[in-house]
Amino acid sequence: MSTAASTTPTERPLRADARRNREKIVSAARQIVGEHGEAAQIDDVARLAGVGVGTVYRHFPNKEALMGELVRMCVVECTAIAEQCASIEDPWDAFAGMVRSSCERMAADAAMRRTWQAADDAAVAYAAPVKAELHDAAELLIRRAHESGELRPDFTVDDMGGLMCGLGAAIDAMPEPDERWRRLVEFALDGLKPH
Amino acid sequence: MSTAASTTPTERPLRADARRNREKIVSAARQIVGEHGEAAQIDDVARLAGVGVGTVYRHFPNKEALMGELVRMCVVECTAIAEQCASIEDPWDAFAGMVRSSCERMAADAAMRRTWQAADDAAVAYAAPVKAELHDAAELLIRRAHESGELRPDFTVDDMGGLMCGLGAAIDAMPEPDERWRRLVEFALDGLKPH
DNA sequence: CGGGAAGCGGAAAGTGAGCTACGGTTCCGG
DNA sequence: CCGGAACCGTAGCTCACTTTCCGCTTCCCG
Repeated sequence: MSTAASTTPTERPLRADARRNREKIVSAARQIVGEHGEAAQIDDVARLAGVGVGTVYRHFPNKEALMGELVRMCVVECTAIAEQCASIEDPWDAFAGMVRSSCERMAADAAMRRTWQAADDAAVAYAAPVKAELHDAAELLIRRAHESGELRPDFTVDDMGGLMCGLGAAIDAMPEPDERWRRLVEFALDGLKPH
Repeated sequence: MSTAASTTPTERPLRADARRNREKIVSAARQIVGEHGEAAQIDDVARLAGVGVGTVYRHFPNKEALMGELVRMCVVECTAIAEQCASIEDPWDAFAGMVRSSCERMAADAAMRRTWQAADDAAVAYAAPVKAELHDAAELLIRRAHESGELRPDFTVDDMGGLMCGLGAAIDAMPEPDERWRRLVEFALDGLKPH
């Protein structure tokens, strides 16, 4: 039994080339989803990644799982932004910085805003654990801004999801080359200051 | 030739039962799209309308055309809201009333906010003529609010699309039974007042 | 360096939704 | 009241996309 238990069934090292392919697949998926949104096809992802379709399905049991991984990556990036902004001294600048940087990221990377729309419930559930971290990181910034009196008290962490979804949709709805969306973000931030 | 020209090829009266069926189809489509968004199926629409699939395709050449009709109806409703708010005396109340009423409509009717996402470019193009009317109606309210100095001057008609898209997405992202979305709308309106 | 397993590729099966063909039915003009 | 045409419902075709299957290749370890 002890010898049989030496292999860890929950986690295995993953071969070198397999690891490389996995990264290529995820990277390609990001680009394809950014271009085609929900209509993204596994076939296109495989072609862009330079691998066969079977390889995609070796790494992800189905399309849903691949989407879930993309969602997870987006959440991780957002968390990184939030934690990075935590080092800003002024509480309001820290909060506003998180919102601005996140929007900047969404505007620059179509996958960032389209992934949420393309993901179904199962994919979102897959990212639940990392989502908790994002929640905590955002809550910290919001509490600091509340305490300094620069953020209206009736705005809570639970409103962040709606806010960012709304800003993402607004950015998506505006002609890309123009950067008129920046103004809308500032309008929203002004609305979040104490009335 | 004169006898052949007596029939108007561009427009025909439409039989009584056909008219009734067409209305049932559109009504059913609204509900199905509201429930399933982009994943709405013609089959379900036909079943809910109590007609066969063939009947749906008699009235609309393809799914795209049906979606286009839904988009058109949404735009017409929005225009009606805007024109209705034009009778409000106070310029700011008129503008804010348009935004609030539109959001109210989106919150109450899932089809109202999901239709935009489900519609592709062709469907949107189909609704272009009525969209111009909405543009004009919104522009009137915005100009009045600008002139009275109650709406920030750097907010223009071209920002309305992004604003409403954003608010729609935000409403969609929030748990339905709760009416927390109303607060977000007020935040946005506060942000649109002169800084 | 060689045995063996993990990984890869692409053809093909499976699946489901959009769309069409056609025989029966319902409605309007005379 | 009736002839003809517009209309309706069903059944199944088509086609695109996901998923699987299996022989071949590449990598790791002793």
